[in-house]
Amino acid sequence: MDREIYKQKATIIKAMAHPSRLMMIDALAEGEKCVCELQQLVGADLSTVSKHLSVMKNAGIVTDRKDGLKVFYRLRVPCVLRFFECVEAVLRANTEETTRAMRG
Amino acid sequence: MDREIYKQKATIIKAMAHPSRLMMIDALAEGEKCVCELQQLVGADLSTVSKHLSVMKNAGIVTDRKDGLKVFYRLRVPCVLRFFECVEAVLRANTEETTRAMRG
DNA sequence: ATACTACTTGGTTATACTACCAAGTAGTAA
DNA sequence: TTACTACTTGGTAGTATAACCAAGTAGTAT
Repeated sequence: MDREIYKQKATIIKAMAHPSRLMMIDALAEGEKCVCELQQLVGADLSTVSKHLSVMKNAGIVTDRKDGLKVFYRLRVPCVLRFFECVEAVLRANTEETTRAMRG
Repeated sequence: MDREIYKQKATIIKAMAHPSRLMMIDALAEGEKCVCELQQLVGADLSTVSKHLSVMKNAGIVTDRKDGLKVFYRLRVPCVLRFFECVEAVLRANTEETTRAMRG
């Protein structure tokens, strides 16, 4: 029961745990973007980008909307961004520690 | 450059993206715990738990401290917990959507 | 119908992750 | 020293991810 919820949470977090996907989430913070724009951004094959997006969609992080030929993706739950503040805090702590270690 | 930072962030997020690791982080929110307590909690082999902890340690999420025979782990950056509020928001949104879909 | 654009899906291969067992290290205690 | 506890590390096998190419779908336009 409890275990199942942790599994679901892990799925959501795992769906963000990739450099290209983080890049896309950051970009989507500005507003919806089509797959073609996101592809430009991350610079991978269109099929790769599409698969990344479908992982995030299945996890519930993004939703999509078709408009003519294009498919626009947007963040489904805006707080996803606050998420990153903390990751940055960890990153800062890591950097500080490395700096301290280098000073001796 | 930018790409490198996204990679580092992904490493941190990936270090959390596992049910057992989320469980342990939740437990560590109460305060430091030894590996043996965390093993009890997740119910996996001790070596498995130890490896999970070392992944989180390398990512900068937890730190450890040895006291006698025991090794105590604790959260390094407390905001990691606020992280979860958002994951729960996504989870709630997912559940609501499923409920809506089932109603028709 | 034909062709073009914007995506998605299938297939394959390479790489990474995870779990366990077994073996090793470190601290405690007789 | 021997033995015990609490971990960590090495090895291995099974599973999951991720990248690309190729092929398919859907909407637009002629």
